[in-house]
Amino acid sequence: MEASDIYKCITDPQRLRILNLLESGPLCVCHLQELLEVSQVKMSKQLNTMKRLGLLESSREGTWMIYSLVEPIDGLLRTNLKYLREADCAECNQLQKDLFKRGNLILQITEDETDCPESVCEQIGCC
Amino acid sequence: MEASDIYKCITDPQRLRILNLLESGPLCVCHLQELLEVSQVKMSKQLNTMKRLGLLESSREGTWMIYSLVEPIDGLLRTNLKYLREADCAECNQLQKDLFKRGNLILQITEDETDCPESVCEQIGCC
DNA sequence: GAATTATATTCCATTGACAGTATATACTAA
DNA sequence: TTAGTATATACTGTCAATGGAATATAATTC
Repeated sequence: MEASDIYKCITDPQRLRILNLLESGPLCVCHLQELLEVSQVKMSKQLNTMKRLGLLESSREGTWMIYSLVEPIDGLLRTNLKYLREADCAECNQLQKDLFKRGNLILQITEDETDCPESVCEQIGCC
Repeated sequence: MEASDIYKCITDPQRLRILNLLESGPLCVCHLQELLEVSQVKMSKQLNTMKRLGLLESSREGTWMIYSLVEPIDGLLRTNLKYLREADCAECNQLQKDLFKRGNLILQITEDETDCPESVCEQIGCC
C-alpha cells in the first residue's frame, strides 16, 4: 500500500471520521450515516472508495452491510489516527466527539433491541 | 492549521518529496527543481500551493528564492515525514534517495563555488 | 410474489486540481 | 539601458473527484 493511497482517504475530513470510527470496531452503513449525518448515497460512495483502495472490507448480514478496517491496520493510518485523536484542531476534536457519539449509539442499540438484527449486533459488538 | 491542509500537501508524492527535503534545511527553487527533475513552472506552482496553505515561507536572495518550512514545523507533518522515512514503500524509499541526492548536491556546491551566490549558500548552509 | 428495508450503482452537472505554453516580474551585471 | 538569470503568473484545456436524483439490487417479511 502506497502512502498516497492512505493520504487520499484521510485528506477528506469525512473519510477520516469514518476511519477513526471503524478503528474502534465494525459498523454498518446506516449507523455510520447516522453518526456522520450524511446522505445514504454519499456514505455508500465514500465507503466504496476506501474499499477499492484496500483500506476497508465489508460483509453482509441480511440486508445490512458491515464495514471494517482491513487487518492488520496499516501502520501509517494507525499512526495518524492516534496523533489526531490526541491533537487539538477542529477536525481533531471532531474525532473525539464521534467516538463519544459512537459509544452512546451502541449503548442505545443494546437497550433497544429492536434497533438492529442480532446477527448485526454480534458483528458490531453491541449486544 | 487543520489536518486536511497538511494532508492536501503530502497526498501529492512530489509535494511530499519537497517537504521531506526542506525538513533538512532551506533550498532554492532551482535546486529543488534539479533534485526532483521537474519543470520550473510546476515547481513554482507547488511551492506556492504549500506557501498559501501556511507550510512554507520564502525569502529572496537576489534573483534566487529560498524556500523553507515554517517554524515550528507542524507536528503532524513532522510525524508523517519521520514515519515515511523509516517505512518501506516506493514513495518512502524515494524520500531516502532524495536526502542522499541532496547531500551530494550540497557537497558539489561547496566545491564548485561559482554554482550559487554566497548569500544563497549562507541560507542553504552549503558553504 | 409483493412490499419493505438497506445498500449500491448509474447518470449528470459542477467543481477543482493539474499540466503546459507563453508571458511577466524581479533582480543583477555589463 | 540592455541582456540575462531566476522565478512567478495568466491563460487554457483536460481530467478526476464530488454530489444529488433517480434507479437498481439484494435480502427479508408478510
